[in-house]
Amino acid sequence: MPRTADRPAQEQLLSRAVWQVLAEQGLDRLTIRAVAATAGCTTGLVMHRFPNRQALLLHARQLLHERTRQRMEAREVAAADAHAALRAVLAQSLAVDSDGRTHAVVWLGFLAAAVSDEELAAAHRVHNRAFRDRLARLVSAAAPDWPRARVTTAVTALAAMVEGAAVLGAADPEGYSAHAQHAALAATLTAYGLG
Amino acid sequence: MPRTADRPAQEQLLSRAVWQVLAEQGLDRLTIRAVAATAGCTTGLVMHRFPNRQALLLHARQLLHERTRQRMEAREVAAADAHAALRAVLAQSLAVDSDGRTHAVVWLGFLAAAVSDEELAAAHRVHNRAFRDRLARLVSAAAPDWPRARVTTAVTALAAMVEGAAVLGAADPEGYSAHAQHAALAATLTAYGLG
DNA sequence: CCGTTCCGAGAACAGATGTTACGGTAACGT
DNA sequence: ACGTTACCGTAACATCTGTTCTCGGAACGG
Repeated sequence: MPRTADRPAQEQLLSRAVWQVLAEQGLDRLTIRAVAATAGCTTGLVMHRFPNRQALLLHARQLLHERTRQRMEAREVAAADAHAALRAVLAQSLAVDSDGRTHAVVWLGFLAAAVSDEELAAAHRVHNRAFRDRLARLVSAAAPDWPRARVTTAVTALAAMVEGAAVLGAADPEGYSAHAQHAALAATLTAYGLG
Repeated sequence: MPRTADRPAQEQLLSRAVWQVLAEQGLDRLTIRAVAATAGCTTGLVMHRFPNRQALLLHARQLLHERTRQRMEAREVAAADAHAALRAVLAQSLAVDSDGRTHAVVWLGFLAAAVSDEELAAAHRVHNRAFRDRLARLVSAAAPDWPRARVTTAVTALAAMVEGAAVLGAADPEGYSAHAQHAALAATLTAYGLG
């Protein structure tokens, strides 16, 4: 056998580089060379780990999903009750701190790219469906007597609200301050009787 | 004098082409050549009308704002009362019909581009501020006894909701059907006591 | 009818990007 | 030791992009 490379370590190194480029330069600057430069290697290694740029993009999309899921689950577990869990999971999507803003910027980039990329669109649909399923479970737990239709509508509205606040906050941090985003979420939950 | 070209008509033609390319092919395919091909001319004309790509983008962004404003004003004037006007203006942002979906896709593209383009970001801020001012006026008319802070928070939440629903509907029309989007908006307005 | 003057097509160019091909090298089995 | 084989740095290649430049030509004033 030839020399054995530490594949997991390299993939993590490249994943981290992909994420860093995505956060600092945006999706359109996510080039093979930019990733290689950030990872401190050459394009040869990158093209050796990924067959083409599309695979690199899909990997980055998966990375976003994985990080988001971890953040959500940590918040959900740490919550005291169903209401707190719902609020915490929703607040995770907001662009209120540095990490959340980065998430929102990256998510926005992938969403815009999904318009002309069927694979990215499919990935978006899968992950967004999972997000809404999680919200539906939390809403049902917080309001056990709601009929299914009401839960579904509330989930759609709440998901749209936090994602909208996130992208608006990503593009205009001053116009959509952390306080304003939290207040909007709290007011909406209260209005729905979920506060 | 040499032959006189109809500059405004050409600028509108090119802006429309920018819009069409953005809606059909996405942000990353928005090139000078794609715009020229869609407009049925050569890159020479494009570069003759606009000093560079940036100016072309800004003009198209302005066109999007102008069209959105006209749609909103028409709906606001046609509404019977303050509640109907608020609902109509908000519903205009949704991606419920073909035109609305195109608007949402283009708006999403410009928003994503604004992340790494300060001029587009500034344009977004200006237009979004105007949108929120309009919403604040309508909410105040629909609920005259609300204090200013409550109006501001409701406007932030409502704006985030419809824009979020629009971009989610743009990327996943089946997951966010016209019915689902309208139901989410109606439920939110009802929850806020603005239905 | 002609010169002037702008218009716009289209080639040309430099830079960036995805992708492929080649070659050195280091580890592993024998 | 040594051949084999995967690993990966390097560079070349083709393509695409924004931008510049040139030149033919059409419209208008005289």
